[in-house]
Amino acid sequence: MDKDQVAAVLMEIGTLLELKGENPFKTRAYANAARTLEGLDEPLERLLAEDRLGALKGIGEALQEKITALATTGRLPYYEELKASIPAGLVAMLQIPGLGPKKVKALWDRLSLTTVEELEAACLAGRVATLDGFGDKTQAKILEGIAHRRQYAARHLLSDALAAADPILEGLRAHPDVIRCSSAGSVRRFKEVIGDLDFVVSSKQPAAVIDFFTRQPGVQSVSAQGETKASVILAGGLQADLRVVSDREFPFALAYFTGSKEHNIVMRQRALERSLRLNEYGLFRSPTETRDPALLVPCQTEEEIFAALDLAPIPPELREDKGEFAAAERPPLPRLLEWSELRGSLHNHSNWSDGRHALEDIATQMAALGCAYWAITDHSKASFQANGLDAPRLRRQIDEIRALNDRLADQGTEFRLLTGVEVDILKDRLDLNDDLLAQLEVVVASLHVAGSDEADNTQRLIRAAQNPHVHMLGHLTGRLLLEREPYRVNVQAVLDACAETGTWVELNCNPYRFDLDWRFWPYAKIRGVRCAINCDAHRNEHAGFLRLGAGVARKGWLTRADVVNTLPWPQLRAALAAKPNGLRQEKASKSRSARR
DNA sequence: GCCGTTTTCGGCCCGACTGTTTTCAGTCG
Repeated sequence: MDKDQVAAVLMEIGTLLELKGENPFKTRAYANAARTLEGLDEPLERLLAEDRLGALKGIGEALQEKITALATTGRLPYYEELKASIPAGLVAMLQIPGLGPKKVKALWDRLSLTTVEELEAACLAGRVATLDGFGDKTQAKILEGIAHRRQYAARHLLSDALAAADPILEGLRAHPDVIRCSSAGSVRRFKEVIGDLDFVVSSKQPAAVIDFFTRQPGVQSVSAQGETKASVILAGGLQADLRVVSDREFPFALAYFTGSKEHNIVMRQRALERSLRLNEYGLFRSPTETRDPALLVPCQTEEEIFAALDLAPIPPELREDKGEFAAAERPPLPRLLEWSELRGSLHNHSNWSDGRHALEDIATQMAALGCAYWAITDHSKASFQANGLDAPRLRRQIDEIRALNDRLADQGTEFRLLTGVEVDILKDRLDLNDDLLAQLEVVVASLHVAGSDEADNTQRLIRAAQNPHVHMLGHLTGRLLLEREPYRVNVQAVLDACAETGTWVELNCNPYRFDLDWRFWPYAKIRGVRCAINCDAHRNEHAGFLRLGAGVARKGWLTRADVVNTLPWPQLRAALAAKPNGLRQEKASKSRSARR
């Protein structure tokens, strides 16, 4: 086993021990050791060979033995026995919000519940609410959590969908009988959560293409296979639909299957207003149902379809019937952001808190990727679970980053790491003092523990925006797609406060977040609130999230000018410096006018 | 389970929220 696999086993042991009611410090020791292994910047094998495992902080005699056994033999009897002694369903119960190890153990001990299904039945029978420490609200919350999980089971993250779609598209593109092909549907529109994959292909040999599609690697089952379309279920439960049309029909089918439904309704309506009929087979000079080629308005591309309906080309991301028609009637449409215009990310973590990589590794990697800068914004101390930094550690980190930047400059590298922090927004203050925040190049303020009161949550975010040293608010609503609903927040009120204070708002491009949601960005843009597209990277691989974030930003109508991390460093530096200076000047002028 | 110029036992452990309580346990990030 490599270090990641060993770490996963140690993490699971920690969870299982929690379910057994073990000493919390013991269970934490396993979690700590797992994190230490994950953060290693050399192979576990070498560490073992040189007998240096015990030198790692948090790994004593017992853990050394267990790690060695796992690394060398791939097995650990202690783990296997532990796993066998606890029903697997209990671990699944832990996924339900509000249920932790203590409550799950109580359900197991006192009601003998071992699966989510049994738990649901017990809740419906009212048996859970009768237990000490449980009540009606807890019981209702458990039922809600179970229903949520079920509802989400058929939905997938955009990132997973893209990862599944890319190889399929490549295969189709390379097929000799395929003339043109594209993904369609919500993936092409860059929706954050999708139901299934759609592909449109043009070909003179539909049967051959459909046969190829249903036999590709990764197909688990074929749910439909006809002369023009096929549906398959991929590993992971994702459904993929293929539609094969003639090349003449291709642009119409592509537009039709890209949608959205709402967008298509308006398109068809526009056709009718011009005595035309639009469907997936073409645009016809007849207001009644037809597929007659003699009546076809020939279009080689989607652009030509839009033109035939007196519209500028509408990028797929905007096809939601949320203002794209009004804009396309009065061209030009805004030139949307391109991901290659991003020059770095302003919210990222290192192994000083809960990130994986060391500062130097991050700098090397991001410079190699062609970034101009990369901010290190580790957690602050209140995020204890993430090994958040207190003031002395943060000061040390600032010194290290400065020294590292000096070395990079000596080597003639233009790239630089930026000093920063992701400071927790606590109930009535920020987790670090202003004088320390003032020393940082990038300050991201994030709410990690919100309450149930919307006004209170909103006020906390507004106060954070009003702090002269806070450059931007991180993942504003705290949602985790398919896992957790957003905090109750009046987003417009927070955006208004950001507009007034010159505070930026993050578009967190972790595929579980995409927060702030694309639906809010047009309002932010009208108010003049600028966007920072941030990876919130915890590993170097997460740099790839920038590409996803750019797609979501396009969906929010954002252009290069709306996004601060398209700026070269000198301009970004000036923009970062502008906030505290601007607010200080405003304060000074206010107090002057107050004196008058 | 780890750690130790408090050295072999006792401490390790932020801050906030919810719900079940009537002073706090459990959960979460």
